[in-house]
Amino acid sequence: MQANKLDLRLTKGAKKVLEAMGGIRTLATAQDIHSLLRTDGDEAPGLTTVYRALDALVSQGLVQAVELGDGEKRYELIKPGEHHHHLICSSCKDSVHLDQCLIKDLDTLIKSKYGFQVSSHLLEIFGTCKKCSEKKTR
Amino acid sequence: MQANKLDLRLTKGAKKVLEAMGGIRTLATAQDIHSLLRTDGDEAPGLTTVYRALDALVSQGLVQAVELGDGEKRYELIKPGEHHHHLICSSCKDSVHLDQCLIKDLDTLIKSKYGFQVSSHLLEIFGTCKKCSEKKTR
DNA sequence: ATAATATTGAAAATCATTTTCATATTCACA
DNA sequence: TGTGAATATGAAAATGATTTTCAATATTAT
Ligand SMILES: [Mn+2]
Ligand SMILES: [Mn+2]
Ligand SMILES: [Zn+2]
Ligand SMILES: [Zn+2]
Repeated sequence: MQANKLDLRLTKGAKKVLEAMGGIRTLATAQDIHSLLRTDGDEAPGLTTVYRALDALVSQGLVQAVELGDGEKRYELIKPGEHHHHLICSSCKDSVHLDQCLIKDLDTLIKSKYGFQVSSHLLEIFGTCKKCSEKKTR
Repeated sequence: MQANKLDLRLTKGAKKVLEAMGGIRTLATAQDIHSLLRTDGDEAPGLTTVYRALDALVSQGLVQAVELGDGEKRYELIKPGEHHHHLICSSCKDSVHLDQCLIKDLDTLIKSKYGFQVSSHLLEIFGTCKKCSEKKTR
């Protein structure tokens, strides 16, 4: 049991959000998380606070925001400072969390070829997952 | 001068949108395109029609929608049926159009490793372009 | 022509996210 | 430990891109 050094700069609301996110492994919207908190217990933070908490958590590298191209951001807990991408099934909406970034090590190439200094990227892959493929075939 | 076989299924408004897009090489929002059309001449289609035209053009593979993660889609003309990705400068908002898809040929690997059938993907890279890097150094 | 079908666009609706602003909480430190 | 400054909270309103409605037009088929 070691003290969690990362809690230091976390607001009361952010801690609750973080805790709620610890309980799920799916990509959740701000509203999903808010509902979850409201359902769980009392003392649940308001939606505005959830949005603010998510911003803070993303800034601190504890959470990543995932863009799927519909107008709604998803969030998920990550290993601090890391990031990863997904295979997202258009049919069941479930997603496979990839273990490593598919375009890691590309930054150097891009820098030398275009003089462009990469700072971040957006990468998500859509299609049909194994289960859903089997269903259709059946 | 050969007849353009692709015009067949294009609405009057869609043709105007297509023409307007032919004149720009930047990523444009629906509203950008609408403004452009309004400025250019009369007979400009309304914003609703521009949205509908863009949908149609994307379906037909003449235009691609680009997601940057701010809540506003960009559109650009593409070589029919193809697609590409960008290096987007967070400073000047300008973008480098990459000549080839960085994750082409990955579909097969993903299919065999996860049983996931890829149908599309989202990939954009953010950072600082050459010009803007030089400005800051100067 | 005439009726059926598709296109258009102004206005209203949607809906995730942000902003406001007043209240409550936490903090610094005298 | 009190007290004022700084920060956090949340309800309500605002924002803004996109979508929906629906009535008027234009196009197409018979
Ligand atoms: Mn994930
Ligand atoms: Mn491009
Ligand atoms: Zn990555
Ligand atoms: Zn690609």
